[in-house]
Amino acid sequence: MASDRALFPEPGHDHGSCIALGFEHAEAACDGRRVRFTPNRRAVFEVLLSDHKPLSAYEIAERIDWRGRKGGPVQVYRALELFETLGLVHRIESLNAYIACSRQDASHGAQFLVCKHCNRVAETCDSRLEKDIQRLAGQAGFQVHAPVVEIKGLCPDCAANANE
Amino acid sequence: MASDRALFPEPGHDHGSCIALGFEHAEAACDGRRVRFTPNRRAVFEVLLSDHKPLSAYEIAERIDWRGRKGGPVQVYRALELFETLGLVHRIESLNAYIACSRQDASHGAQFLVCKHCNRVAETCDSRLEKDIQRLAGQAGFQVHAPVVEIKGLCPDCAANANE
DNA sequence: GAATTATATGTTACATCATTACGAAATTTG
DNA sequence: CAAATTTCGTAATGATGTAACATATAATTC
Repeated sequence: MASDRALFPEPGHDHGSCIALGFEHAEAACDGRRVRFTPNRRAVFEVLLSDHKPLSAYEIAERIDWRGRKGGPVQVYRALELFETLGLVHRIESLNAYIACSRQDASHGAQFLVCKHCNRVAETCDSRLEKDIQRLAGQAGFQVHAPVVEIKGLCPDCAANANE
Repeated sequence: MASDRALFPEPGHDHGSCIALGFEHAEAACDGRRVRFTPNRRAVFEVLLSDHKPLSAYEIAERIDWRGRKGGPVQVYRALELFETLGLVHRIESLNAYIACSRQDASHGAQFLVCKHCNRVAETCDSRLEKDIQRLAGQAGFQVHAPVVEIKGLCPDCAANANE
């Protein structure tokens, strides 16, 4: 069974291109929807892109240079809410935290592998699992709107270290 | 495909026996583990059993008769933490709320169908879905500790009403 | 049964996460 | 430009969750 460790980005990966692609994608998603990619929103998205770890709204607020303005959670939550509707940001329910979407395609389901040790999160899009959820719900006569799948455990690196 | 609507308890079901069985199970689970089913804990569990809807810790605290004592979230969180380790209560991450486990068997995985309209929650234990999660994680070299699966949507009753 | 240990509680204060309200500013539309 | 829409700034508050510490109760050991 081949191991797809690339889901968790390597320490030495080209993060500059992650950021560049992220912005490109975000600007494109905002265009044509009466939605502006304003400085506030850019600031929030930039902080999220700076790392592959989920951040709380307050952490994001702290890392932003507000340039004299007060600037706080309200602004951040407003931007996050927009980004979630655009599919650019995901909320990790079990962490009360937010992470930039790592996929370029349009609206999609997602599952998250959440490392309890290093706190990194990998995003997947597994159609078999999604079908299984539909089957399970269907058996109960339940109409699925939004599945939340957050798998907590140890990422490959931390699992290896734990065994030492 | 047969619809197993019993996952969401009927309005007219014998809730008295839900409560009786719940207490019996909880007391049994506490025995033999240096754990006492104290009045505080009983009060918390009683409130949870009184309904099939998830409740926040503060809602639970409000519904308890503290008999003169101050009594607040601290006591409730302490009881909830214990019950979670015993598998008697589940936390619904996407609601910041807690619900009594609806199964009698020992420690187990669980998935939740969360109705966005009536707020009821059904608990399932689907081995195919659990295997899917193991497969997905295995592909990434990820070691699963605790999968969080909370499927948000409409329960059979609310879905039917929505179509009217 | 007295002393010791482990378990459970009461209380206060605080930390973290999220939203409401409302007026002002900037941008787009006609 | 005027009107409508979108975005922002600011303050206040609500909701959720923990830390710390002294006290009390129950179980165990001697």
